[in-house]
Amino acid sequence: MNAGEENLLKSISNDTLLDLTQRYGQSAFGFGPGHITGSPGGRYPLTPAADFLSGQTGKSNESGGEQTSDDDDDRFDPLDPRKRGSAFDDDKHGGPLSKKPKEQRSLRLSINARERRRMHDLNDALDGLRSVIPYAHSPSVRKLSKIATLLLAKNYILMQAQALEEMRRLVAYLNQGQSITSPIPTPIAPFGQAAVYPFTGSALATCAEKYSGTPASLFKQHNDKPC
DNA sequence: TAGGCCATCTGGTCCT
DNA sequence: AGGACCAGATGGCCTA
Repeated sequence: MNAGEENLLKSISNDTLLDLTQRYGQSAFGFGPGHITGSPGGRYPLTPAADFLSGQTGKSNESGGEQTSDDDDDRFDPLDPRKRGSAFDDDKHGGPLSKKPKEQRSLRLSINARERRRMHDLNDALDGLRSVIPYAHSPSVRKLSKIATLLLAKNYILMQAQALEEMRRLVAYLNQGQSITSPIPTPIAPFGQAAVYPFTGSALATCAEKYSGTPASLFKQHNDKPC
């Protein structure tokens, strides 16, 4: 395990980490050498069905009022020989789909295309989320998996909320003109999440440095030890 | 080779 | 009726 993996593993709260490792194992965190973002093959290989649809039912794609109809084609790799779902195989080899009336088949393909666009939009949103999460975006680092992206985003939001609350309390404290050396009252955790906020005001000084948007600050948010 | 992750297809359900 | 959303199934790619 390299340093990057360790850092990311530290980012997950204990309960979340336990849950993740139980459900998905450590690979749920999306690390592994050699897996590079934007690796060959792309995320959206061209399926023969999609190819068919782009030529046959492009009109229905536009009818959805979404802006992604062109994007879909851009993502596809016509050279990718990968085959997709069983239904397509059935279709290709004269399966159930090909036995359906032409109208039904057309409708099914249209529905498939819509679903594909929907999932692409969802993935675009996830990419947007990844882009604002402070983790290593280096090409040599594997892209965060979907589940890891969501969990890190949750941690990041909680961390930011807590940092904001700490800052507010500090400002309020300073405005009162009290001595900085007197103990700062135990902060009330925002959003009723006291159990997941290990920080106290006394830890603010050391934590503040690490709230600079670096991955480490996010990674350690929910560790037992503050910062 | 097993397991993780992912894209796609599909049928069902709900909503407008 | 048509579209959005969802979950299950399936199969490919990649890594340990």
